[in-house]
Amino acid sequence: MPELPEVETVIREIKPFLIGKKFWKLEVFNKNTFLPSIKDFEIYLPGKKILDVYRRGKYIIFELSEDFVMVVHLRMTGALLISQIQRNKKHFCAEFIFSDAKKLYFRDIRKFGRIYLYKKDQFLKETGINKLGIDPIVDDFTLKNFVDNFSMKRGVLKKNLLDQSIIAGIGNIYADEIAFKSKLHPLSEVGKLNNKDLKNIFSSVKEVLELAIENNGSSIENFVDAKGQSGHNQNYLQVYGRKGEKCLRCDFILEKIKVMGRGTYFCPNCQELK
DNA sequence: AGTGCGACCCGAACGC
DNA sequence: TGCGTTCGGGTCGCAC
Repeated sequence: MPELPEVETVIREIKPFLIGKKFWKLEVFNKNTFLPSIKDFEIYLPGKKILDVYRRGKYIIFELSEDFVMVVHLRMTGALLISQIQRNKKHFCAEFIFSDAKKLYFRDIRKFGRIYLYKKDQFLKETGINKLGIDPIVDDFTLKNFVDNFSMKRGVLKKNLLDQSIIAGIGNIYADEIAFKSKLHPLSEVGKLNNKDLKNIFSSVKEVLELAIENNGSSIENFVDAKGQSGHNQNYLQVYGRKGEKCLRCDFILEKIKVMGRGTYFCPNCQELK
């Protein structure tokens, strides 16, 4: 599922393809994908030029001409595809056609993904981007920033790692990886963490996400990049999906529990419960 | 304000 | 083999 590294991977590929392109037509196969409504896209999108493409948390932001902004959130199974002509159009929700006849496809197996179109002064509020916390890659993510914010929180570690209003971009897979790397049990109470723990979490967030970006993301649950290719980071995951297998750090058998309704993988031996 | 859960959605995995 | 059931993910919105 696309988390920060997967979204970053997609952007790195679509950006050079898309900058300067002008929207011409839009073919829609799933109306629910579009907010506030499909009509807004029909009225405002044609003729708009793509000036910039960037990311905040898991959101992909297209800055358009005439102060419009289009935002894409891939949620679970969304994919933006730019490779040639797509023959198999199963699960396709939309097809953006540009003035040079090139196309951008949006495919989404579970149809959770959303595409928004708003004026520049509205999009932050309407998409929820204004509620996002610090982005560990594009923002000034310093130890002090992190500790000031994170140490004040209540509840268990994993819940707070998943909270997009604290750190933006971490999802279920990387939350487990970050807890493992920090040698902390995902159910550890944030209030009981000491300075060393916080420092470990801070550097783990950075290292886990940066490694995943280097590897073009993790291809679990259908993730493919904009050219339809898989990432490699699934081969580097330490705990996620490894229930019953040996811990790579201490040889103990890894376990799976539920935290906040999410499958959660951890080592009961070398991840300390605080 | 904070927490928790259902809704959205459908393929895969599982159970009988 | 074949059918029905459960699961899983991110985020919003709604109860408490």
